[in-house]
Amino acid sequence: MVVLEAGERKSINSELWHACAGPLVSLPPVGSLVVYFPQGHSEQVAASMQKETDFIPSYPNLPSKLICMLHNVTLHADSETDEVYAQMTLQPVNKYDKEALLASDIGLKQSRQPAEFFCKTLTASDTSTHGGFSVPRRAAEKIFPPLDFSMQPPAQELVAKDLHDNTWTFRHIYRGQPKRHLLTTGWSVFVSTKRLFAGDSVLFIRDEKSQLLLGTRRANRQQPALSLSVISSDSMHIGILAAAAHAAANNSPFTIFYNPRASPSEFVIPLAKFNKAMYTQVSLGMRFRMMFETEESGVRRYMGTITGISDLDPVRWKNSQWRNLQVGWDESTAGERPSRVSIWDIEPVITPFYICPPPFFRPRFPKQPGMPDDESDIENAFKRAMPWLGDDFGMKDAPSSIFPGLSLVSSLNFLNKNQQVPSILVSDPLVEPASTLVQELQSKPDIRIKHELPTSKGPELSKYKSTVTDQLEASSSGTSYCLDAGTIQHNFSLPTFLEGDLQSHSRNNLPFTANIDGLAPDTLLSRGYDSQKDLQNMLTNYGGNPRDIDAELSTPAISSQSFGVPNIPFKTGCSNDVAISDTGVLNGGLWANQTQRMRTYTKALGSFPHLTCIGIASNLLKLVQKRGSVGRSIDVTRYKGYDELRHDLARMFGIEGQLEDPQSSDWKLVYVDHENDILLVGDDPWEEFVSCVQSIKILSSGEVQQMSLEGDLGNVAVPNQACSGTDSGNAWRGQYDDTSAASFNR
Amino acid sequence: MVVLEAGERKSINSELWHACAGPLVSLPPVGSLVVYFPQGHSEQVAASMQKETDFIPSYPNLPSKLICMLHNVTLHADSETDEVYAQMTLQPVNKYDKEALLASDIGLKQSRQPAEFFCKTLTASDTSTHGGFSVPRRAAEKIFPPLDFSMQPPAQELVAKDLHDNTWTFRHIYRGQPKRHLLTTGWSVFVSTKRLFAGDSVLFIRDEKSQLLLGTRRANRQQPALSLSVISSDSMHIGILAAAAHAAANNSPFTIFYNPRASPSEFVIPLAKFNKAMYTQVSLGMRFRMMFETEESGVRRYMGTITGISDLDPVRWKNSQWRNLQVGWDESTAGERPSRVSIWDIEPVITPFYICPPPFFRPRFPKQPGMPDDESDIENAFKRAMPWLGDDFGMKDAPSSIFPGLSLVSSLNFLNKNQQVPSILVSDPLVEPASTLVQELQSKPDIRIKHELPTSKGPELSKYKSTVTDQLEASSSGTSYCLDAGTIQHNFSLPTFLEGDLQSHSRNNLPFTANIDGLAPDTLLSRGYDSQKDLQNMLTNYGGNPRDIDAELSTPAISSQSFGVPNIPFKTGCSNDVAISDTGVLNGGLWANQTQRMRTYTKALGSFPHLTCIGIASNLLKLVQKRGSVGRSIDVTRYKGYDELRHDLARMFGIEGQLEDPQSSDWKLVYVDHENDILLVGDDPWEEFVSCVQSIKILSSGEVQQMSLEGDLGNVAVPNQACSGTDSGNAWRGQYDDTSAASFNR
DNA sequence: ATGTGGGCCTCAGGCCGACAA
DNA sequence: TTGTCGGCCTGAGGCCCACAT
Repeated sequence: MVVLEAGERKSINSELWHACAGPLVSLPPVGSLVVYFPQGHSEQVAASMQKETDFIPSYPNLPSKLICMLHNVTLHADSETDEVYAQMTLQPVNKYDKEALLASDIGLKQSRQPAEFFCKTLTASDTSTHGGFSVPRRAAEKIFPPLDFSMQPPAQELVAKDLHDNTWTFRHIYRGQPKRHLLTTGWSVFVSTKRLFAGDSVLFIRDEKSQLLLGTRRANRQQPALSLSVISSDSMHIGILAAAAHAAANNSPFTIFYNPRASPSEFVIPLAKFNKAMYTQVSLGMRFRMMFETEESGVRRYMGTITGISDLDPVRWKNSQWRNLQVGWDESTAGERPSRVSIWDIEPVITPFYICPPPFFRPRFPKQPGMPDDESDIENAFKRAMPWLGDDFGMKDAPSSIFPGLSLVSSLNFLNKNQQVPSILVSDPLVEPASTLVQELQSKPDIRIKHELPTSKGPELSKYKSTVTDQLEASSSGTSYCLDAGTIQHNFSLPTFLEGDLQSHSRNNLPFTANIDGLAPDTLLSRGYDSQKDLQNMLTNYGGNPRDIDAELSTPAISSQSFGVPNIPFKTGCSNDVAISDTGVLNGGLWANQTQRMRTYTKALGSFPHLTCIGIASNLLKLVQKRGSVGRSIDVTRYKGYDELRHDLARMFGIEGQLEDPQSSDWKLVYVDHENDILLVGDDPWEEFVSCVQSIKILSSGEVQQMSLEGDLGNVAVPNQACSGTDSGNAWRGQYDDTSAASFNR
Repeated sequence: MVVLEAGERKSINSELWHACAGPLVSLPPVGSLVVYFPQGHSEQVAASMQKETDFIPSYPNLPSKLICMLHNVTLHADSETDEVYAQMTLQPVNKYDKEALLASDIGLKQSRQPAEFFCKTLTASDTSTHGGFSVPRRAAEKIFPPLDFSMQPPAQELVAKDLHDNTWTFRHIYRGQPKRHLLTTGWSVFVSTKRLFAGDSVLFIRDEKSQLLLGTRRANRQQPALSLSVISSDSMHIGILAAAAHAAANNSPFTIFYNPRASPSEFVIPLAKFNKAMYTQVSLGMRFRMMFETEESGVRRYMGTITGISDLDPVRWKNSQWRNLQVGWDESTAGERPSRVSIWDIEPVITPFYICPPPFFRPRFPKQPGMPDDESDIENAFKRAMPWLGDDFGMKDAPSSIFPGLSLVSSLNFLNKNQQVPSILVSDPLVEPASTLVQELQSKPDIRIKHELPTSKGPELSKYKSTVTDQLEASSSGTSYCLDAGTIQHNFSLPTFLEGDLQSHSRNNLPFTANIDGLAPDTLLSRGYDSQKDLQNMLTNYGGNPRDIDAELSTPAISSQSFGVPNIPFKTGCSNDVAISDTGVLNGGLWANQTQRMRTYTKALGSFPHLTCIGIASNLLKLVQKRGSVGRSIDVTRYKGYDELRHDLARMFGIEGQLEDPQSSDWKLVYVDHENDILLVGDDPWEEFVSCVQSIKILSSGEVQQMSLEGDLGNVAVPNQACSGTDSGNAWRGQYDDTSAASFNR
């Protein structure tokens, strides 16, 4: 048993623990926040900051979400099965503790999977009583001490410790024809004691002291559902709820047990991840990726499509986002993958259609009297999508050259107009809370679009305006709006829907695919900042057939049904779907062949709201940011190591000579990894860094200190209740409004 | 897995289940009520009928007791360990459902331990891989099919089924020098598969179809505390509470898992047992017996003394009766026995002092002015004990010949006076609710003692009267009252207390022991009905030294402090302590040497309140009752079998020829067993009947039907919050008042 | 009557290379 | 490179009785 106190993350065998837990395990760092959901149940735990509005039916004291501070973690392993689990003491967050929370949300780096280990899934021969264990050659050479090949045969005794510090001894011999590494004596005892069967896995780890650690990982054979000898699962479940509710009500800590292999990534969710997910606009037909563990203890992403959005249990847990997405998988191995996921499980894959509303907003049903049509539709729709741009963004005087036939403003104009103002990009993948933006908007007379939307279009538009502004206030989304596909097409089957949409395209004779297809990147390049090189990076990294877009046409799920009906609510959270930026505008064409592999993020230029910058970053293109400079996208895989990276970054940001030395006191490089931890660049092996870096910041030493104190890394997100129809988003705004302006102006 | 629907109690292997669960297991019959406490925790579940007043601190929705109807029972056995447990669906009882409850409380007979079985604790040799299983000779001859001894050696194949219907095959051989029964082939597989170790037990059962059943029972080696892989025990516990509270609040059923071996008799308590326990007046120094399971799967009673009464957890579970009794054990093996028990775990051993108030009511402290003394004390005290008798019961004209020096009425006179009135005794061990009695009193002008208690004794008595009547109304006790010793002597250590009491006896020069001692049974016998023979029964069955009473002097814990102070509340629940009846009055002397083995019950003649009859039954003397006749006590062990019993009963009740034939339509014999189940006499083997019969009723067929429909067996008890000081007893009155008259007059 | 231990047999367990995927 | 098989050996498992309690 390993007890980690707050702040302590490194401990005996925690490496082994993490190895056994698997590559997808991400224990939230101590001091961070977690949103916690019970395992294996359709229900979700409760106690949001707005818990007064978000109750679980029939459990009046149980809120639907619980945001907690993680006090300490105790790592356990089942004495019989070696099943790993973490005991976590959680402190529900008082709504008034927000500042403290933000400050504490800078997690410490957690132990990762050890670099020196191997994991083998046991074969029938490995587990039969008849023989020993066949060690994969590379694994043996990498992990085991080298054999004395002068011996005949070469052999040695291996000693390894498991999670309980039990010592296991094996005879390691290199023999046979052809020669191979085998574990003989001692192996069968291990197998029978641990009750291993073919399909289970063993891990051998060589730690930094060259000691062998030994772990097991069970195959996903259905577990005996817990020993039910005492208490029903219902009671257990209610127990979690009640413990959480009680803790929330009394502001007292409570304890949960988190089994990362039984409930990978679902049970405990780092708040940042949860918040990020709240940005994601889900809709029927949306494409996404999701990570899965491979047999060999690696990870792989699988592509899928959202085929439905519905409550897992409409009666008891209405409007719960817990596994409310029904999904289909691209590959035939999909049987092993879940048919329902939660929004925080997936990585959306973008398609461009959300910024091309007309074909979809065009009604499939007979137009109703008084409804705006065609071009005005488009303009209004786009205004609705980005209302803060107001008239000022030039919709009228700059008909889009990107999408002929669409009255779409060029955001390049917009960007050009403001390029002289210093700005930074808000940290990827977290977006500055919209409430900040809203407050900033309200404080700047020249961009009071909220109150000054044009009314020239007549009463209908005026209605839209009020809808939009209300929604803006209500939802706190600072970036974009989408019609709520979920509420409209809740149970609309994908094929039918797709067909209908394609038909509507044809009916309107919009040369949609062709237009996108025909975009010449060159003609757009000239307006970016140094984006030529970036684009070339991208183009050399990605091939693919532009016609792939055809396959992606199915993606958007916004129904034209909802268009033009003022009281249909707009939903926030299109950040991942709308993408216009210095590099992003170039991607009108790239989207066509990169949608399968790219991921987009919406960025807001934080310093001044009229400098709003919306950016795109692929998974390989990492945003690099420096206060006072415009963010840049780089492909870290193009570099050989840290030196090369530092050199190029120094060149890019004009600070040659001040960045190359890691010890330099002028600037520090920090990065955000895939778990939203903020880490110093250079600490990790280069390969590991490349594999997990999400974005890089160039900070002054002062900024680093400030960051540590205040957590000002943009780890504040705008929630999005997405398409499942909850209405709890409003309360978040209040949460952030009170302090966001202050933190914004820091 | 065996699922028993409501009403179904007999099912495949339920016999085996009960055998494995052990002799102390008593699953409440379907349709009965249970009070349910969580296992292994200091806390208790909640939701009494008066739940509005009895909240668990900090869980405002959780009441402290939950009275439920048991809907159905599913018998389980752990697939790995064969650990048996029952899954029970409980329906909390709506306070207005009382009638339904009473009607449903007639349980069906549950499966008992099979008669034909043996249980052996495994030795080291039995479990070693080296050899087989040595079968005890008698066990083999009793359970296994007979061997063909013409074979050399005699051997056969045994096939037995376990709880999961798995079949196990063993070679049964009779060999060795000396010859013995052995299980060889197949045994070691069984041992290793079931993971049995020395100290565990195996059971072989031969069912009625002569099929072999095979069960295991684990030694009490500490279990791995549940697999904690998911959830903390805190959460689980709270889960039970919350599930129960939620169910109570919503009047919805919930499920519990009851492991009878992990929590014998504590976890689920049949309501009748609980109610009966509520009658028990506990006090420091009180002697009791408690049943424990023996190694060989039998039961044994151990004697103990109550050494303390205190909350197990004074902070969280104040005034909980859950293991609030601290006890000491008579035997040196006490280390294995619990130091804390609950009132329902024990069987009190009676002493006569509660009906002999003077020595104890006589103040140990200086008498206060205005207090009555001596004879008037005694009379008043006795009136207080049985106020409903009023003046009419002849206190004045019949000075007691039983206890010289005490102005105690002879209840024999009382009985004689009313013997012409038909009456029945209320079923043992349950007493007709006093509220019924009170209402009956009110409805009969000639016995309106409640409003017409004599006031001739002056203002003090009048005060007492009001106290008593108030208390009568408030507590619903129909039988007797005791001063609440617990509130006064809560932490009074036994030795000091005992000494003090004995001193007070001497100081007052009351020839107390001697008086009881010197009673001549013969002089009393003449007034009984046929009690001569009964007494002879008793005398021949019980020997012993009359001076044993000295050892029992320590028992009563009523403080003289409280005497004469009208506003000190009387506590109900002396039913087991007060004992006067046609046979009982004879026991003044018998008590002296039978207190260690006898158990007394208070009986009330239900039909007419002025026919109140208080009876004594020892564990061997069973009350036999017949509507229209006075109850009788018999010693069933004196009979050889059912025929003899029926003959004698027919003779006793003057229905010769109408009872001897079990198929007779005139009268039916039913009996109440030690689990309060009501069963037909004759269904069980005679020995089993003898071992578990508590009382017998002679009913007409019509009564049997009526009983089944209405549950009119008096399974309604007067609660006693005993000495732990809760004040929730009053609420029970409300529970019964509203319907008791109706049910009484049925 | 029954728990334990020694004698002795036998086959499951376990080490080996052959072979094939 | 490594999964599985047959060969072959050995000792744990298992049946027996003797002996002791």
